[in-house]
Amino acid sequence: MREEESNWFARWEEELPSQEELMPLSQTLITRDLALAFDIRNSNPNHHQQQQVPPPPPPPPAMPPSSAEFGGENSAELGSGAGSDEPARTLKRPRLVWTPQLHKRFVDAVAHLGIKNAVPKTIMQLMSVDGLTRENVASHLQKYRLYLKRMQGLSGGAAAAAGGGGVNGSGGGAVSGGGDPATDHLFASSPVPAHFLHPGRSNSEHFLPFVPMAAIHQQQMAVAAVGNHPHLQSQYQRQMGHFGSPPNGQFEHTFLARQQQQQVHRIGAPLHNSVPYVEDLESANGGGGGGRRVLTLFPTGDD
DNA sequence: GTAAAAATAT
DNA sequence: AATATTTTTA
Repeated sequence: MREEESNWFARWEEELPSQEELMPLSQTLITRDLALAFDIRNSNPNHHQQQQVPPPPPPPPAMPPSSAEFGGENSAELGSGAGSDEPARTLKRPRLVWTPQLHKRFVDAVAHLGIKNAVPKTIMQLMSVDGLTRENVASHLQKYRLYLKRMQGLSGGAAAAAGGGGVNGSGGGAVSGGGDPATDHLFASSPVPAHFLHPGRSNSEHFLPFVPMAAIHQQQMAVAAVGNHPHLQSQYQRQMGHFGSPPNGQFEHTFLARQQQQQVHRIGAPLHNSVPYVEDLESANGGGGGGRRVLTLFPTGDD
């Protein structure tokens, strides 16, 4: 008997799970669905700056080598398990806000792709904005098309907003209230390439044979919603706990840090108190310099 | 309270 | 992928 005990004791140590075998429980234990369903949120009564907010939930980059499974899975059978066992990855990402810069990039991408190839997926790739999803682009594209459509309709009279520049905050002639579609501030903030409005005009194909996907190298733009809007902030604080800047200065967007096809770019942006988005775009036309045309976003040299 | 924007569903 | 619908935000 004693031998057995000795054996057991010896094995006890051996059977301890190694580091790699330990399940990464550092993530939230409550799935998004559950959290939403039960209305669980991060109680944040004091919305000062950043309290003792613990470390941000580290995104699961990849499961450790050994996928050692413990006796029981997670509560696999919860009735309507929905078959989702990827909580952290499925975290709801914050509402994307299309800033003029972001939109500009969008327009440029579409312009370079041509209407034909301008599909969400391609656009997204070309934009190569980290954190941007295809859905985001699709939705935006939808609205943008609507916008273009309406512009065409009004092109007979006074819809000069597109090419010219009614980019001024309020100059143009956009009269809100009158039902003027040109009031789409966002869209109006970025000049619309001519051929957008007149499909098939003049010439058939557009000149842009190439620009496949080789052009998509890597940009420096990262999407980040949550500007200085108080509402948003509070809202997102509930959703993701916090958005604060870490002490080290290393910012980690758990939701943005998704590894896209391209490498992930850590935006070392301070993201202090009210930096809406961190990016390093070009001049980002301040609002109608009059008529910019070329786009400078691609790695043509020094973007 | 409404309109606009984004997300989501079809 | 496109569009219709719903939800969320300003």
